[in-house]
Amino acid sequence: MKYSKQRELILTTVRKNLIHPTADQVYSIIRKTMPNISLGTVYRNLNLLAENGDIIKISLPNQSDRFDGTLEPHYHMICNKCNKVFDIKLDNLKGLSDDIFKNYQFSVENFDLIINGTCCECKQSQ
Amino acid sequence: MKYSKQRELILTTVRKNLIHPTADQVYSIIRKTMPNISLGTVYRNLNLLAENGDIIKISLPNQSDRFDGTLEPHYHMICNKCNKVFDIKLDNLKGLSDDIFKNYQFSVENFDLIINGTCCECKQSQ
DNA sequence: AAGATAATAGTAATCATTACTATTTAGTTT
DNA sequence: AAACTAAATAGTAATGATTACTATTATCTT
Repeated sequence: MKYSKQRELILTTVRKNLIHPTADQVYSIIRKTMPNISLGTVYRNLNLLAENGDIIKISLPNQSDRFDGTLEPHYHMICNKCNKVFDIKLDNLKGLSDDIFKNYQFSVENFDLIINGTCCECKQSQ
Repeated sequence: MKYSKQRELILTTVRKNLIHPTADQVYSIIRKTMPNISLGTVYRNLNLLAENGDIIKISLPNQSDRFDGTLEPHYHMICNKCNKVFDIKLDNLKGLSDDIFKNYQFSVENFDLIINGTCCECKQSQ
């Protein structure tokens, strides 16, 4: 894997911008300092970095994927008013994989919990 | 809401076929008995029926949506080998919404748990 | 410095889903 | 039962996110 300025910028952009940006948002941000970066390059590297474990890819139903530079295990809430994504830590799910194996003989590789609702701020401004 | 033969067929198809079919699969099945039904009609009615609570729409990351005629609350596991979707009942998640509200002041509307792994059958045939 | 190969920019293609529109159908009114 | 109205359909076009393709450029190695 060869170094590229583009990949480095993509990584630091996801790490710095805590908004859980989409590929398109990363593209917009980077274009300010590197105007002719290609959207395909952004997609390719975001996926590469996610496979590499340098960032996390958040797949949301019927929305663009988002990317997260926070690596500690956590889940995500998405506000259905402002569409922002929030990090959330939960202990409830410990042992879930084992329970499922016991009851269903299904080997859990990973699971995704996407929580939908209204965030604190949006609730107050209603 | 007016009756249509198409909508009725779409509903019974999802109820009968327990494979959690995609819109395209529903379309293929129905075309055998109603050859000139339109794919748009299938999509429109699947969404209508889901909004109506007659069926459940399962949104999976980077895959076509699936539809489920089983209405009792449950979650879904998807096998990364055969791509089949399985129903699963879990008690672990009771109280999750309240916990989240307590810790994050986020009003949970709904949450989706998508479990990824290898199903019993695929594991044995490896 | 030259050669090999990975990465890029820019564009085209893909795929699931939705939008659009003229026509048909269901349900209602006379 | 014919006429009317509004919802639903078939068929096609459009959308939007993402991936594929290809000629060119950049990185790394000898």
